[in-house]
Amino acid sequence: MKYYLYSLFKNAAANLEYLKDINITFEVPKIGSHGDLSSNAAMLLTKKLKRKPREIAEEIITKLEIDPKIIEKVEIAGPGFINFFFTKSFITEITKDVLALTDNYGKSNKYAGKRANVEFVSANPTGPLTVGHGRNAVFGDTLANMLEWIGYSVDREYYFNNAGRQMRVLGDSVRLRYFELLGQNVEFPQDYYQGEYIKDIAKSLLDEHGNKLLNEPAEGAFKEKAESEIFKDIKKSLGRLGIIHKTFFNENSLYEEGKIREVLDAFKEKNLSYEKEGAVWLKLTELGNEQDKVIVKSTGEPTYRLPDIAYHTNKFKRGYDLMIDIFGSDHNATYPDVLAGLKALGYDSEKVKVLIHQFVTIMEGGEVVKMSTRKANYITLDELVDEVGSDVVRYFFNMRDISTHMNFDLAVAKKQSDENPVFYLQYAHARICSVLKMIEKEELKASTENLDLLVTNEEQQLLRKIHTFREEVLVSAELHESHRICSYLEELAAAFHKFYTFCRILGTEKKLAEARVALAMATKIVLKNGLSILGVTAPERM
RNA sequence: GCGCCAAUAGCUCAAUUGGAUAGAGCACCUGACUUCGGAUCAGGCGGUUAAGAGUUCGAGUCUCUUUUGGCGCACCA
Repeated sequence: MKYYLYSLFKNAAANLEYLKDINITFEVPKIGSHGDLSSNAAMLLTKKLKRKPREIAEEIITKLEIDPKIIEKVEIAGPGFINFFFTKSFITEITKDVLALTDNYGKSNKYAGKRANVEFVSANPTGPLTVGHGRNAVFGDTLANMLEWIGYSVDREYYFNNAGRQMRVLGDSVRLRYFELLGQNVEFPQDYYQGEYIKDIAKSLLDEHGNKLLNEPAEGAFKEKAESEIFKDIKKSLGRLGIIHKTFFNENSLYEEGKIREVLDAFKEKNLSYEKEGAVWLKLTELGNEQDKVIVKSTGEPTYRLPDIAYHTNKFKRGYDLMIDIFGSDHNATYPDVLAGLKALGYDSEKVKVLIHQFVTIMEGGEVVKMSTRKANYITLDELVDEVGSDVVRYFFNMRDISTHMNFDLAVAKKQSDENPVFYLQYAHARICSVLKMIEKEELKASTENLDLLVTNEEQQLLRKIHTFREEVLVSAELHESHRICSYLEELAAAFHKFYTFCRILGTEKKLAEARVALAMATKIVLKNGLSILGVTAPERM
């Protein structure tokens, strides 16, 4: 629908110069009586032209070459909106497109040929993934799906660090548990990793090596075993949600390949770093940030900023047009430094988008559960998937804008599972499948011969919803907001259920019945496609 | 103290990014098929969009102040 209007206005702009000065947009009005699409162009021009908006709207309309087969009515309303009413036959035509394109209906090629990298999860291998990681994981994967739907070629990436203090503590935690298993009396420090999984790792080391590891340093076999076991579990947890990363990028490789050194030299060369008190500082104040920050400690170890910058230069060199980083809100203070550093090195930091999601507050029985991997008082992503299943987890985390703080009451999530909107959508899909089976028995088929018969309010509303799917996917992907897909699908399912209640298929005249079958099939396709973007299944039976 | 994010119906959240009468679900109250799945549908109740000021044709949305909450504020990552 929009594409038609865009071309109309483009042609009109040849006669009306001022139309070229503004960004023409069309919106679906909230109220049905305001038409199918609406433009506020006249109001935007009021100031510039110093004329009344309704008068301008009047003039614009006279210049539009409207095809009466497509547009039934154009009117000026309110302060100066131009409302367009499409003909019913134009609305019903979409059914043909959907049935022809099936799994591809909703895809667009606006970004075809572009490459994107989505970095998400990126938890260091110190323990199982928590519910908090779940939001990051699900959102990242869904965003990657959405980008693919608008034409991007997308790589999913996981960045991790297996060096440093936290990994030493991890290795030593395993070592101490190993000693315990050998019957030694050890004191287990409070700030070590308390989780049961540490004991499991120690146990498997004992099974493999007996007591031969008594003199092994914490950073040797203990750390290595811990890392490999934990990573195995992390990949398994992600796999249960259908998430597979193409690349696991090890921070350490940046050191081994001298990339850290390169970045450091580049800063020095551009005179953007200086030494003070034995450390190397980056002149962030000259780059517009609040204060200078240390990039190499006086001990000679870099801070996180340096590898992060080096990591992103690596991404740039791999030729991505869009690089997305997904972080929890605890990282909110770090990325401006990294972006400023990249910009200073001559990279187009606009290509890097940092998306910060707010934390998930876990409630259990009305009480807030504090989360810490170290203290082991967290709820794992696996436990959550065990309780409610992958579909609900994926839908739940996608349902809401990532910038909102989210309350996740475990008791409610478990108990209320059949009140979750995901079942509403899946039910609509299963219902259609069931109807289609019935149709076969009655020797009816889908037909697009007589779509003009679909004139009731319920049919038209459903068709309109189907019309906007492609646009909705495009906008959601561009805004990086997966919750819009959820809202869309809930509205689509509602429109279908309403259609289903008011427009019967069996027992109606054959031509109309077959047109309705076609509409039901089209709805099924859109539902399934939308759910697949979210990574949620579309079952034929429930 | 400083920075980032937020505050919308009793609860959980939307609102086409500045548009027309702020919408859904849950909860509560009424109703609806003797053939396609009632996990559904129709209707009702419920709002000073935290408070105050400003910007303009027009503000939940932008700006400022205040209040409340989350997350940060290391030569940790």
